[in-house]
Amino acid sequence: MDYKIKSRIWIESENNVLLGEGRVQLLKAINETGSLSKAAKSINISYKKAWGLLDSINKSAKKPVTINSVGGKGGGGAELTDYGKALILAFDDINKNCWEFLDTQLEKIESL
Amino acid sequence: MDYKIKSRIWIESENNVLLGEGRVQLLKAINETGSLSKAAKSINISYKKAWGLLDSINKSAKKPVTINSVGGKGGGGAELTDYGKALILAFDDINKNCWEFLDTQLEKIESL
DNA sequence: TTTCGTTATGTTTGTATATATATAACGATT
DNA sequence: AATCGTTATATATATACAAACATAACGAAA
Repeated sequence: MDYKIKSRIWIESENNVLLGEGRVQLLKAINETGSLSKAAKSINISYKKAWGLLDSINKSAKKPVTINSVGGKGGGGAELTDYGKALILAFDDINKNCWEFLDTQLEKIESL
Repeated sequence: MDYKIKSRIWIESENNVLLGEGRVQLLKAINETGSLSKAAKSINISYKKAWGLLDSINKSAKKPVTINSVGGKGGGGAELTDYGKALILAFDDINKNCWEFLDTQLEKIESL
């Protein structure tokens, strides 16, 4: 019965999106599966979309977020760099803080 | 060259969207023009879309946000209630505070 | 040198959303 | 009762986006 406040945050670099909730979710899945194709399956998006997102991420970031290898043992794979891992931790932290902050602001609507 | 952090916030009521940036923009235009059709034109959206948004707003809100009249002098019109005016002020206030808060958080990304 | 599963990419198909168009209903004013 | 610009609504068209499909390139290992 009460109002709820919701939000989406994202990080941009030179007008390109670096990180958003979907991109962070993809990076987490890559970290867990070790490959882009498995990560895409695990979060139910097409490989093509996942590839486009990851490509955009690495083009926008100041430092590489993943290392992708093609061919070789197991066909290749993708793994997060230390920078990539730190980014998703920082993003989650900011996002959580944002939710908490907004919850304190909601009273301004409820009390009208 | 630096990263930027952006956000969108919105208010929901029983899983229906009450207010978001687009809806607030529409309400402001209604307040300035006195009619839904003129408001739609002024923000470059179709009347149908504007009508759907306004209908959704009034169905989600606890109290009426606009009073719409049909027929009569000038054909009718739409105007904000006091509740509607208060809502857009509160929304803008929360949104601005959210931006400022997020700017303080961005350093967590920049410093990586 | 053949195999394998992956990254990388293009092309086609499908779907959801927005736009355009059309029309009815309304009621104060003339 | 005729007019007017608006709200209210349905339907058809167009557009943007996502998904599906297909295929080439890769390189370690057998």
